[in-house]
Amino acid sequence: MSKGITSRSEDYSQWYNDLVIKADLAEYSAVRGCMVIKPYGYGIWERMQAILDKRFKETGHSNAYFPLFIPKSFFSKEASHVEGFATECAVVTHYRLKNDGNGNIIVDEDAKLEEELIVRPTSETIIWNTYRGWIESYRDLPILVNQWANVVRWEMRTRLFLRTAEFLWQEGHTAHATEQEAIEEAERMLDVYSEFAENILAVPVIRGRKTENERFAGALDTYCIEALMQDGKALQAGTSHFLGQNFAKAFDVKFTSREGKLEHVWATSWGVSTRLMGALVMAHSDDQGLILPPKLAPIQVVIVPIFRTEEEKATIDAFVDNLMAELKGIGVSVKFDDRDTQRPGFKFAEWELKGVPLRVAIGARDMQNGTVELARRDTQTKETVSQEGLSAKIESLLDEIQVNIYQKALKFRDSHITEVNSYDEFKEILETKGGFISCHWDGTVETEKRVKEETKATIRCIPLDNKEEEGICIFTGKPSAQRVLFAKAY
RNA sequence: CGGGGUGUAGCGUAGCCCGGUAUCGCGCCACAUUUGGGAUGUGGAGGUCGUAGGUUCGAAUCCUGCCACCCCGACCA
Repeated sequence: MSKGITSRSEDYSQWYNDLVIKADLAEYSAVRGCMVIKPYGYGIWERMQAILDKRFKETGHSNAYFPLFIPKSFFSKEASHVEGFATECAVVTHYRLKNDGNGNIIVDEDAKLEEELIVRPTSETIIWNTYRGWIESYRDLPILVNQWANVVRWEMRTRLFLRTAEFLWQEGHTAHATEQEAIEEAERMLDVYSEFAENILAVPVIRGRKTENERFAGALDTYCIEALMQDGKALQAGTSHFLGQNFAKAFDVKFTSREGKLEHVWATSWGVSTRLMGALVMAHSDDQGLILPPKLAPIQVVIVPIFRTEEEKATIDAFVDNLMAELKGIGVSVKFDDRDTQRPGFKFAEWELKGVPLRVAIGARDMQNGTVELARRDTQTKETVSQEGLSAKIESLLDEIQVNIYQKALKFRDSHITEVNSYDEFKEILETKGGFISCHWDGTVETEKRVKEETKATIRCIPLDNKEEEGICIFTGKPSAQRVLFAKAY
């Protein structure tokens, strides 16, 4: 591993890339557009999975698994859905290889599939085809199912975690008897996501609604959480869709209601992906590496011993054994880095790069004085503290760090929401400051598209807590009932 | 799929114009001294120069085809 990473201010993309690779999160693979998530990175993803999965269970959902392959015909059943995904699908056409006689393995043309299979870009179609057989009566509803899976979207340009050809995610797919219930479900899951982003990832998010133009293919309404990265670009961190009866109609999913009438069911779908890893990196990290919020960090505390002799090491070991037992007892995850293959300075730098929130360094000098050195990753500050009451001190410091990381990100985000009232001002802010731009918009797809063409900024969302405010569209001058948030986005 | 660029050790590179089997740094291995912020010294290992062909006594270097990757666009969780 080479020393240091590119500075954030020099080239943000390069900085991000360097960091993801050097912090041991992921790397590019032999397969174009696909990445390898390395054990350390996967450990962080597993923490996200565990916490989210618990929330899903608490809100009444169960996990299930549906096939990777989707018959092509399923796609044509929902018109806007196929339109949204058609241009980025991997397609399986054959089921056998053969030797061509010259030692080359080739596709056996005789083994052509009668109907091509699509590698799922999302699972609405295969799931709704399955739900048809599960639902007959209002007594079968609601169906609240989540799937942890991989999906494939054949993107032209990829970036580690933010956009890869294959990615890991969860997708929830629910079926309800009434429109109201489905809308409530979509909103509930948005709450789950925003609570997770803010309280666990320490990433402040804006909860909002997508415009028609940015809506999910096949949805009537798309809710989203939008986060702001340190370079002033927005990142969609999660979505929750109210699908109406579109998929129920396309896949003929009907139920007999309490009143004895045959009706189509109401649907939602919602998901977050490994993109959250990208959000985490870009929201908090600095030029020394990753900064992980304690509630998410797989390792919350790392202990680095400093010693010259075996006797010194033995004394430190005895103390650390004790400390680790205490910390584990209060639910703090801790690692004792007693490798004799690396020197302390190297370990300090390495764990900082990996974002471990708190470091305890302990040497012979400390053992004499009854102290340890505590170093915070978020503020890069060190203090020498007494060994007395150390675990309680660590516990409260971890809480403090969690809050501090969130507050820092929140302050940055809030100072990067700019209200503008003219198109000139809009372009000016977009180029110089970045971030979210709050302004009036006439509500038409056409205006949104033209602004995008001219500035690359899109409407990230219409915030759910928007206040009503009369105004005029900055682009067309037509009347507007509320402000929306524009930004350049990942 | 359009426009530009690059392929030399695990990574980053020099050499190419002007042909003679490859430079340097990081990393890796061994030993010694070290260990409170990314150690130092000495020694060592590691290469079909993207690939196929051509020119030549001789090709990383010149010529041709092919392949791969990167950047910019269009597309996107």
